[in-house]
Amino acid sequence: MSSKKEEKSETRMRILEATQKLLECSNASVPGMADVAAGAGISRQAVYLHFGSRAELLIETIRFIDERNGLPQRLAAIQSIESGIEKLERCVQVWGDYLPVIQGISRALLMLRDSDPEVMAAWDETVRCLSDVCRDCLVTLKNQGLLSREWTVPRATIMLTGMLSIPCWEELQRMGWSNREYIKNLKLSVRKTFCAPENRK
Amino acid sequence: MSSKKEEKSETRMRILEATQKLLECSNASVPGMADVAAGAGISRQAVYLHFGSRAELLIETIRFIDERNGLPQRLAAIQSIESGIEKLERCVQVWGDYLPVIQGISRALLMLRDSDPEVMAAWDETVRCLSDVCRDCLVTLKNQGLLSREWTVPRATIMLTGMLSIPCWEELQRMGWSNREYIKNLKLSVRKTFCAPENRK
DNA sequence: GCTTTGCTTGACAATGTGTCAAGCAAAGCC
DNA sequence: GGCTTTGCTTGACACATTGTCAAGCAAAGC
Repeated sequence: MSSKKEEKSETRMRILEATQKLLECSNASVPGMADVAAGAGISRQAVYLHFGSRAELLIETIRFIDERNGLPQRLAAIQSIESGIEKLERCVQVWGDYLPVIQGISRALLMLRDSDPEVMAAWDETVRCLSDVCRDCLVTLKNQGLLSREWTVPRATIMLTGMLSIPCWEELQRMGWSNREYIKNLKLSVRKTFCAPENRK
Repeated sequence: MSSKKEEKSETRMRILEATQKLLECSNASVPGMADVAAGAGISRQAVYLHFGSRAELLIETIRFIDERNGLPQRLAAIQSIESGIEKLERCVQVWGDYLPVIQGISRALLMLRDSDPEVMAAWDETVRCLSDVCRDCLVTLKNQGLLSREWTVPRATIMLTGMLSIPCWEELQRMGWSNREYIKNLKLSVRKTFCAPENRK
């Protein structure tokens, strides 16, 4: 559904790489089309020859990043973990390691999602990916009788997805936490929130 | 520091009320100055006679809302609660009830904070207000020996402030939770995360 | 009757997105 | 070699939005 012809045009790649770089550098707002063009060393109009709009460019950029550095591959490693608690913690670890990679593009998409349904849809894909792995972990936990009895799997999935959401992470970063601290403290919070008491060390 | 002369000009009030109403209604982006003027039934330039810029208008709008429906007053009621656990849960309740009031203006300020330091500062005031009450609850909990030993008060304060942050709430809302569900599930998560096991029922 | 105050009207600069048309230059094809 | 196609450039334009400026107007106060 996501691939039409998987164009590999040299220029197209340069645009996507320039966009990614700009999103990493500029700590503030979304880079403009002129900046992207300058970064790729081409004219502003050339960008429009490859991407119809800024929204489309950003959507293709997150696909581009995910292709090179995808979450699914990273998550594959945790599928085989048997212990529910271990799995949950590895999930937080993998997600935490992934966050810096998508920080820039995420902020851009989050800024634009309210004014563009296609951006919203592209973003929801990423959220659903996180949500799915959260559910998987919680199901494993439940099957082992380790999910605290106050939670059902659906409710816990939403709660966990929210706790791990990028906007929440950004707030914690703003308050001074490094990514290392984030991962450590979220592992703790998640374990205490969802694991049954007798199984917490 | 925040009050210069506390102008009560009729027109000024109409502008602030129109802004508030627009922020409530329009579920999407930040309303433009022309919309605000139309909403207040005056010319666009009249808005600039009262507020130098859109950023200033929005900053004054959150002050306006807080004056009428302030968080500090709401929080006053929980200061006297003795039980740390009870206090923590009431804190979540009060904050949860307050969230819908500031949803619109919050989204606007969050959108603009990265491009305007004054908006950032105004927003941080609200965050600090939340952070202070979180710390207060956690200190009470700690003094009663009910804070789980894995947490220090400063770390727990950041974690709790993040869990209760508006961006996090918005994510949970997007995933389908009503405010009622939000409050219920956050009470549970917060209690399990921060309270020592032997004191959880 | 004069002045002050508060708002209106209409114009303008600056910025940024997206569109359009003409041109150009290199690669491929006959 | 001459022709066409492809991909990019150049420069222009429409449009929306913020913020500024200057002139005018109308009612309230003195």
